[in-house]
Amino acid sequence: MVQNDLTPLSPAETEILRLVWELSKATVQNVVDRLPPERQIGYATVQTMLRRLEKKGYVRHGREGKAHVFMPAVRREEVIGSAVGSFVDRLFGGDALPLMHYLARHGRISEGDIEKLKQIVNDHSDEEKGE
Amino acid sequence: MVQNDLTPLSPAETEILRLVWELSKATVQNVVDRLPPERQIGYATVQTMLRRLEKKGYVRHGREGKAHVFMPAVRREEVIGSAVGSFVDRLFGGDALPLMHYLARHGRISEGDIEKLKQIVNDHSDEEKGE
DNA sequence: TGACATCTTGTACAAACGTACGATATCTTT
DNA sequence: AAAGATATCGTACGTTTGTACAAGATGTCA
Repeated sequence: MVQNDLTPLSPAETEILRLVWELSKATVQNVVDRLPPERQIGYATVQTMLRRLEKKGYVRHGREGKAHVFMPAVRREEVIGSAVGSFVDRLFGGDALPLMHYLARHGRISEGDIEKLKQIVNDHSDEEKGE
Repeated sequence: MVQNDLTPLSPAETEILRLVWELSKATVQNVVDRLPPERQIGYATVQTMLRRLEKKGYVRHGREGKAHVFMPAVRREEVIGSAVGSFVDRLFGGDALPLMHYLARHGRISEGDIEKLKQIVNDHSDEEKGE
């Protein structure tokens, strides 16, 4: 079992970390540029988020010219796991099915997607090793 | 469009609100009793959460004897909608599919569930009326 | 080799959060 | 009607969060 004692992410930090994953490597400016236009948030704020993410251990940085280049320091799946886990706990008491229902019911998921998901589940039903 | 200007829920508030939904009607003590045993949180804290939930408009209360009886003041689906929405936005940039993938991949969802979901999607493909 | 544009660093700060104590009010039971 | 149990109410308080300015460092271009 991989010991995982990361300080929890705040919503805004999560948002920024997602962009770092998306970019693989990113300067503050890079992140700012990838923010959706309606998301009004200043350069300095993104910078603070990245600093805090680093302090919490989610990213690390190298230098490139005068700018810091941030990159992920944790596996995405891992963070998603705990984020989804606590989200489901709080809102659904740990039962993920209502969440699936909600997603399915609100047109965000197509029939084809469901088909894909079914396959995933089938595949994983085979190798039921302990986690 | 139903105007929906509720102050966002904090994680802890969400947790408590879920229990109120679960119980339909609940005193502070009721909520405390339904908390998972490992969730170490005092009576007074739950009380504060309920007070704040009421101030934010998520619950209202009547009286029963000396105790307040809290009950939901918003539809569950509605709150779930916005909670899931912003969660998916932050962690997945608005794309819900990776979330479904994660849920499916981690054994939280059975094959039978997927079957049910498929039906839900099929049913709702028919009546695409505006909400 | 300066001026200009970028970046980082240090620091700030109000609001929200999570948690809870002390005092007072209200039932209940004898 | 007094004592005990149980609630609410007011208030508090350290921490985290979201947001960002000002000052200093560093790279770039004329």
